[in-house]
Parts: sequence; structure tokens; C-alpha cells
Amino acid sequence: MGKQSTEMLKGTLEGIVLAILSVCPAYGYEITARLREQGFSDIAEGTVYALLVRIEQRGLVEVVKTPSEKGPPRKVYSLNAEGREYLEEFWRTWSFLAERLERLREGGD
Amino acid sequence: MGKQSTEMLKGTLEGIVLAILSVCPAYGYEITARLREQGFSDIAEGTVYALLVRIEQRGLVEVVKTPSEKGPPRKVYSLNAEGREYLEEFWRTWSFLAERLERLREGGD
DNA sequence: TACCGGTAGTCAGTGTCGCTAGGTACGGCG
DNA sequence: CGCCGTACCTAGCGACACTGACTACCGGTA
Repeated sequence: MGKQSTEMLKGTLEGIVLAILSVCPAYGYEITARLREQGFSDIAEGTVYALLVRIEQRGLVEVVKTPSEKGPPRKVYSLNAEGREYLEEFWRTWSFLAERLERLREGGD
Repeated sequence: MGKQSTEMLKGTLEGIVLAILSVCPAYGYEITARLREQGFSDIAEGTVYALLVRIEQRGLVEVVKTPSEKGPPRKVYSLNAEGREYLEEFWRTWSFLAERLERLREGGD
């Protein structure tokens, strides 16, 4: 995708990652891989790690360091109560936006 | 809405304005008003004007200055061919994103 | 006349976000 | 030893929406 998607991801990627974490805890490398599987093929690794740092500092996730057999220790992130609440708020905001846009698309044909 | 929407609007607001212009030409003040009508109540005026400057510089719109009975002259924007193409690309990108997110939401319950 | 509110556009500065392009560190395999 | 895969981190960049101003024009009212 072009640079339109880059801008569109702003604010959305955060919700996407939180949604992934709401299913089950995961670590950065894993999340990146999962994003690629789900079609977000061109999301940079650095972007994900920076995002994880952010949501950790905001207190939306808990972090547990666990050793890995291959490579350095993993930082496993899991949603806490605040994170879950934030995720719900995200879905509300997303729904609002998606609804308006759907209406606009219908009207604009 | 909170600041989640601020970030989510990045890249999206541009498409929204282009979609509005695809229906019929309009000027900045009018576009702002129409946005408010459609539920985007807290979009700053300055934001819209800055956006219009941007899409004009990218050659997505034509501009005609027309006098107004009340107040300074209006700058009326209308989509050109490039703008229409860009708008279609926007809808494609949006569809992609919306689809992935819908899938995520279903899976995350 | 003087002032205010609505119309219409502009601008500098700010913060956030995703991307680029590197780097560090650990293990196993040829 | 060198290389690849795993796993994480960082500084600097560009784009974008927001804030908080400001200019300018007109009509109505005190």
C-alpha cells in the first residue's frame, strides 16, 4: 500500500496491537509476525517496539520477561484492566469513524 | 471524542474532505460546517484550512476565488481528475484497513 | 459613530505517530 | 569463525491534526 495507509495507521495501529493482546499475551517479535500474517505486511519492526514502549508507559499492559531458547529474553505483554477499557474506547471511536465514512461513501457515488 | 480520534483522523480526514468535495464543490468555511453537521463536531477550523492548502499543492483540486456578500472572498475547491483518482485509492486503502479491523474485532470477543 | 458578532481565511508553534536505518545480543548450523 | 534467525532498542525524520492567535469584510445595534 502507498503512504495513505501509513497515515491511516496512526492511532489505529495502537488499537490493532491492543486487540491482538486481548486475545492472548504476546511479545514484540511475535506481534510483528502476527501483523504480517494478517495482511499488514509492511509494518516496520521498530514501529511495533516503539508502540509497545508507549502503551507500557501509559499503564495499559503488564510486562513479564521470560527467557527464550533461541535469542535474548522475550518481553511478554498482556492487557490489564485499563488496557481493556482503553481498547473498548478504541472500538467505540473506530465504530463512529467507520460509520461516518460508510455513509459518506454511499452518498458520494 | 477523546484524543484517540485525533490520531485516527490522521490520513482519514483528508479522504473525508475529498469525499465531500466529490459530491459538489465547496469552500473552507462551508466544509468545516458540513463536517460538524456530519458528527465531526470538534474538528478545528485551522485544521481544515491547512488540509485544503495541502491538497491544493498536491494538485488534487482546482480553486476558484468568488466574492461573498458577507465577508471576505471564498476559495471554492473542486476535485479534478487526479483528486478523483486519489479518492478512489483512499477508499481502497480504507476498505483494506476496515476489513482487517472487522476481522480482528470478531476474533477478539 | 462605535462596537459586536458572524463570515472567511491565514499562520507559527506543538505533540504524536509511524518509518528509516541503523545497532546490540543470543543461539545454532555449516 | 561467519552467517542466519530470533529478539529488542534507538535517534532522527516527515506528515498530520491541534492550539491560539491574527487579518479582513459586512450588517446590525446601542
